[in-house]
Amino acid sequence: MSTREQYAHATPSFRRQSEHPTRSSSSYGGAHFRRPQVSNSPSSSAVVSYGTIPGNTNRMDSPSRAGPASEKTSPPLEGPTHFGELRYQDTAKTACHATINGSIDKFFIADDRWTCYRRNYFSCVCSFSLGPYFPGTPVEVKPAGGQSFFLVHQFGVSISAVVAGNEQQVVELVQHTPKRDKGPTAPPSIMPLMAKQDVINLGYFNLEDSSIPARNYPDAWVPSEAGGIGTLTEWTFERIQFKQATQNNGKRRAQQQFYHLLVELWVNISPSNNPDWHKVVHRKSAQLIVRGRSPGHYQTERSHSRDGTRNTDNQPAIYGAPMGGPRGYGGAQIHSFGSYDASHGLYDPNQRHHQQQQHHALSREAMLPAEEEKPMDVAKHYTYYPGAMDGSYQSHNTTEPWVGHHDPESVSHMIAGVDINSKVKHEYENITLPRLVHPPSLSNNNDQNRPCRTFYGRSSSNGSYPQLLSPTSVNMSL
DNA sequence: TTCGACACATAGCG
DNA sequence: CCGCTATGTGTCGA
Repeated sequence: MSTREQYAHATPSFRRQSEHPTRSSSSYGGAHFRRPQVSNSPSSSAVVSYGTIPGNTNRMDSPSRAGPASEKTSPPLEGPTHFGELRYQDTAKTACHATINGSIDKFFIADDRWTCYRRNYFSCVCSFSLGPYFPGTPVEVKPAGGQSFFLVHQFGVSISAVVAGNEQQVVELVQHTPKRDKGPTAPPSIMPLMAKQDVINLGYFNLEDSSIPARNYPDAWVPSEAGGIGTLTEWTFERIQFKQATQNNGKRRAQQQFYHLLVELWVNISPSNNPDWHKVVHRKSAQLIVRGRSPGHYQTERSHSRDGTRNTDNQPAIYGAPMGGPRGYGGAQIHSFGSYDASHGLYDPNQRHHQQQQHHALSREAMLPAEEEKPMDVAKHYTYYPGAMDGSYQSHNTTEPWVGHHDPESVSHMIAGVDINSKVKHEYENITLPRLVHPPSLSNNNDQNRPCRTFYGRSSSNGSYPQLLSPTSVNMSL
């Protein structure tokens, strides 16, 4: 068989997503300019989207084709690891518990392990919720090890990856635009988000802004049009790829390396335009294998599967255990509160998701944590501006976004200003970057440092941008 | 052996 | 049928 076929076997076949009517292309079609509906939805939409909306089916994918929706195929996430302490700023100083939810698309199970190809895109839908739900009540945080509390000005989510068993070792992730090589790339950055359901926060949020970003990548990557991010309650980091494959992908079982994807919740405690993000929660995915491309691998794999081990493709295995079962992963530690490392960026969702067919089968067992599945109801957003917020926020508008995090530590990431170098150009040349913001970094180059970009760099206008605020939102329950 | 870059192939859409 | 977009994948060369 041709290679392709081989691949097929080895890989899940993702057919084009398109198969799915809904998600289809439309979402992206215009890519840069349009706003699709979706995925990262503003709260309201978000809500809908989840369950209902056609637009995004992220996880739901495929009703049509591939499998029943029920089968989801997403590597499960471990329970949340908290860093620091959150509490409401009410008289009782009520403790506030935050959790993050995430669903990772495009991984399939091979040999009982969640696997994906380094060259293929994967996406991760993130959302978080706070409990109890005290809408409008400001939240404050005490960094781990710290003694005082700081007002939380906004929440944000991001994703990162680490080596299993050595969680201090970060695995770089890169995000592309639909232009792929022709466009800029950057590491996933912290995306400001409002809490779902239980939520809270400080709320500011504007209703009007429901604008949703049309893309999953930083506005700066785009010519001016932009949309803003509004009051989103969930965000999909799309077109993400691991920069490196795990060692020994599948070949010898001897030392197979695994990665863990981390879904992180951050809080910004800076009232200024210079965000000061601290990670408060993260959830580690099950062990992941990222296959490289060497032909050998594929072959090995295949044979492998046939041989004794399992089939690569679809098998349902037992993955019942979500997390990885047998092998342990190390414990992750990550610094608690430090500044973070990620940069922020944005991306939007919509897109296509494909379904991997094969996986379905397994999914049942392996599936994810339940979190995601449920629909939520929608709520509306309110606009609210509690006084609490200091004025720091801008509510919306135009302004720009602040920049990414610039923390000292984050420095590394901060490449922010970077530009899009090389590749980016073409279409992106015109992009106007917002002034304040750093331009996204796109590094095609590499990034060894992650840039910090900010969220939207939008250029102007259009409004949107609520980013800043954390609103309250409401929605669903998960 | 793995990866970047380039190029081709395929799907859905118009 | 043609062309475009987005993305999977083949391939070469480093």
